[in-house]
Amino acid sequence: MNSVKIKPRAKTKSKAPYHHGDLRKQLVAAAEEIILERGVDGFTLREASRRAGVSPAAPAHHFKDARGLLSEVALLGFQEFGDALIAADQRGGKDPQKRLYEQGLAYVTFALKNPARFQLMFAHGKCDMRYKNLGEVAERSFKVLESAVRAASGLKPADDMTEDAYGLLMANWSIVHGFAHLALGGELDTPAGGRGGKGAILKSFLPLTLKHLPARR
Amino acid sequence: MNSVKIKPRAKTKSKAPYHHGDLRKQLVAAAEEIILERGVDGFTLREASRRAGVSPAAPAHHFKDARGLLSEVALLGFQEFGDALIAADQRGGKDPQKRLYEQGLAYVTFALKNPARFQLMFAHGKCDMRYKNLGEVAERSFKVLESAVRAASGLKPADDMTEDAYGLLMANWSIVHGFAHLALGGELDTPAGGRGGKGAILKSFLPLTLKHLPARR
DNA sequence: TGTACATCAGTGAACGCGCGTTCACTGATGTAC
DNA sequence: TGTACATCAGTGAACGCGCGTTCACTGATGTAC
Repeated sequence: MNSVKIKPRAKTKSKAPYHHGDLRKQLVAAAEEIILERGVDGFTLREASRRAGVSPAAPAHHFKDARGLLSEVALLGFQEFGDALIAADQRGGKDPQKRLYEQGLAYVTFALKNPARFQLMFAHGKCDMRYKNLGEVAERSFKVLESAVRAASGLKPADDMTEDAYGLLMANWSIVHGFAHLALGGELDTPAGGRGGKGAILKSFLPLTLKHLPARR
Repeated sequence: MNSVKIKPRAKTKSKAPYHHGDLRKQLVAAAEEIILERGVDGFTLREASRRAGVSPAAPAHHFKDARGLLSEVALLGFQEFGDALIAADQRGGKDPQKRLYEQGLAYVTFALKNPARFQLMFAHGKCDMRYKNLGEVAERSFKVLESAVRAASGLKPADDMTEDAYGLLMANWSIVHGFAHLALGGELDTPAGGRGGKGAILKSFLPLTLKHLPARR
């Protein structure tokens, strides 16, 4: 690969300290890389260590175990995901329809731009929901959707959800979640979008689909 | 477990022939059981052998390898799935809207009643699409949806798909696929449907959601 | 109806593999005085 | 500014595990004559 003689384990920085100095972050990055290439179940702690250029025992100083590392990845994912949804929701202004549309756009965009994180976030049993504040942070994303649906259904914050509001909530969630899954699974590549990849899907197929985002009946 | 003395490996039938006689079917059943309990990636050929009461080498006489067994499960799944979609489509009669609704109902119902198969059918890289006629059979299911969407968009069988028709296709597919995924992942259990399980989801949440099935704009 | 023999469908031991985690260790860093 | 020492963040060898698959084998079945 690299035939030039350089100090061993010299990464982006030219210094090659004995102490890695950045291992925690690199393990997280490696985990995402692996999940992307091999799927959530293709992840192994040893492979992550290998990619970080470190012995298999090293991660133990940063994460309790393999599950801990995955939980950290999911936590970062949900933080960014929630932030993106909140920003999108605000872009929607006062129009509930617009809020839902912007959220849908953000939902799928996040999934296609962070496929590894997204896959992990919705994979069951792979993370420890009691890791740090993972549970709360995950819940936060859901609340953003619920809030816009309440507005779209004319409900006040204190009101109970109505059956109609639930229907709208599930329909909106289902459509964006389903689209994300189908797109990530390559299911949308065949019909006409073979060229262009994920970019084409985001730019052309997604808007065509979100045109049909459920509105109140 | 079973302290009564019975002939070893006596299964449902009282006879205990040396030759299993039903191993192929039992391996398929065991595979579905395992996937259901542990997820697609929790499947192992050894565990399937164990559950069928047979040595780890026995399956080789019926399936080329582990992938072969999974492919068979997926094939059976897609056959039943396609049949269900076609029957639903016909129940819809001449009304394209009704056809899409019935298909959606059938899609999710299949997923919740055959969670293991469904998970496997849409898991990537787990099956060999060249196994028997798996590819064609899978394609058949897709065609049923496309056909109803064409009708809903006023297209003749020979016409090219329009952008609008693609939007409708993807939106319909996304919403039922997303609902199925969320329901199977337990994501719809928390809000209000904790009690009743999958049955309640099918009876109460699904119709509320399918009310919002995308129609032509 | 009997018999020889091919074929089918099992057994169980063995292989090599990669995994997560543990262990005693050690080099580098940071801190108290 | 130096020095003693605790702590941190690595190493690398080893553990036991379950896996898929292969192997030579054998018991049961089916078929030809």
